[in-house]
Amino acid sequence: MPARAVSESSAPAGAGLPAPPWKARRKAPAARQPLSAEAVIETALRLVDKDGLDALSMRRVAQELGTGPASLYAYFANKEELLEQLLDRVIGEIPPPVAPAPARQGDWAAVVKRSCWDSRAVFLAHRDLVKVARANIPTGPNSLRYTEAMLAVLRGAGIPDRIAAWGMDQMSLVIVADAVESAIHVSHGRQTEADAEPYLAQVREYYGSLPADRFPNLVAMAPAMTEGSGDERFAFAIDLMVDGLARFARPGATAGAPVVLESGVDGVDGGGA
Amino acid sequence: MPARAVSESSAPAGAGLPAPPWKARRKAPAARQPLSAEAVIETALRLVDKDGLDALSMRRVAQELGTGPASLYAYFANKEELLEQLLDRVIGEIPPPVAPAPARQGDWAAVVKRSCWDSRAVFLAHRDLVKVARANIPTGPNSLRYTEAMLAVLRGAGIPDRIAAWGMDQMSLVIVADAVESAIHVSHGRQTEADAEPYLAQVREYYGSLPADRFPNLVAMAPAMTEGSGDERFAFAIDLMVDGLARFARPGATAGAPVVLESGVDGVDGGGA
DNA sequence: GGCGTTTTCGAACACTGTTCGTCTGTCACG
DNA sequence: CGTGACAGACGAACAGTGTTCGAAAACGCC
Repeated sequence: MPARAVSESSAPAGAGLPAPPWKARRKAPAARQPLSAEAVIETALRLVDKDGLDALSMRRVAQELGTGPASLYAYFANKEELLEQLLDRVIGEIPPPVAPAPARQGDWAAVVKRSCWDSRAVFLAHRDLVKVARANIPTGPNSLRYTEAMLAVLRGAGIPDRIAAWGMDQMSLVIVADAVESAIHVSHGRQTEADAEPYLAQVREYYGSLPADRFPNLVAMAPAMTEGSGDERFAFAIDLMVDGLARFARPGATAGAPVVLESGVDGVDGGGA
Repeated sequence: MPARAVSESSAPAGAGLPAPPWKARRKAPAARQPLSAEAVIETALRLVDKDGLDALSMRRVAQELGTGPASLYAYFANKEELLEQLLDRVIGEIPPPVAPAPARQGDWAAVVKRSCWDSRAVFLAHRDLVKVARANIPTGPNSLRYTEAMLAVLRGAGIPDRIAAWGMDQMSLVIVADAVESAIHVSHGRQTEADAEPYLAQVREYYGSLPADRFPNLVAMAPAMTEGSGDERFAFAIDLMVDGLARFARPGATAGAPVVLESGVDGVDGGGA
């Protein structure tokens, strides 16, 4: 039975060592480093960043490592597990937020927002990989570390546990969705915002050309629909989210700050502003 | 060159006709209806709902229709286009929101929330399909119809165009993400909330068993992290979103209701409560 | 040196989306 | 009524995929 390295996300022990050359292998003389989960992950990540997620196949990774696809299954049960660990490896690049000192606890929202921007930066650096970030409850070591840090900030701000948990979910959802959208643009050949402009202009023109009697709002809003840079839209989403969460913070809540939500499928009447 | 039916989403002309039996085909005597984009979509949707999105292959659809995979490419350029039209077909099941009468314009938030719940219900009925709903700008006829209706409500409430556009994006993002999460649960064999409980208990136990010195908040919040039914979490997310948007509505805004956002990568200081 | 265990991986399986070129049923035209 | 043209249907094949099996190699140990 293979090893199935658990990989406590610490530095790999003997990762960069060259293969001992005095006893050359018979069949595969190239003989990279003897293969390890870390080496596979690093190679796979390089491929994803270079050629995109769709171009990542077990064969391709194996070939890059100078071996066959079957070898990878000693370290990963299947492709999905490889992708999961790949994602966690990337999450490890995000600097966890540090809770503000008790004296300046009012700054927590700024800390949270900054961390969202930090996450965004890392995800955009590995755009395509983020497509695998489904709504799974994260359990990788790096995800845990980040979640712990973020929860510390939210709880420190006096946000009830349940709200903090759900709020974290929502924030990561927004961050991931933003990165995925960007990845889609890139995979359509629109690398920068300038590259995307012709496409957006096309969409704008299409909206504007719709029959005005059936689509009066879309026609009127054609410019607004495609307006705003990625940064602006992200800022809007994050502010909406975090400012909303702020209503639940204990010390300086604006109004009644309801902790238990009342609105359900039916009772949506009393919810609004 | 094939037809590439544009399919203005109206009822198909001669869809359900049986093949004329007096001149039986030589090779394929079964001879279903002569094939049409609608028939393909309907068949594909049935397969997705029955066996999941991953089980949907062009071969499988073709086989179900009694033909070969090549035949489908007369109606759809590729699988992606089929999936897009499939998604639009499902979006067509969502009842578009109706803007409240001018006299009761304060009810707009309730209308929006109810429409979110309606969308959720439809997406949950076709759980797996929703996985294809990437952050694309929707251009299918049914998507357009729904978007138009929702924009009408938001604009009627006095929400600025730009905010309305971005807000719609965020809402559909939340709705889709919720459905995708549910789909993932189902694809792991956890159909109902009762089925998911053992899994959640496992996650809860795992969080609780982490080293308390390095993960104090996760350990303490182990129950909170897995708490709440799907309905509750969805209600939280939607309320957070819509109530946040309500701050931008012109007539009865709570506070200063800033229309232009100020917070960016750096200037996040003044944002919070 | 020889043996048993662990790790590696070539070859194959059962699929996938997509294309090519042939076949065929239908229909307008002479 | 015969015939040619043509649009649509589709069998077969291509190049790829994730994954498995079992044989081969490498290693540690007596």
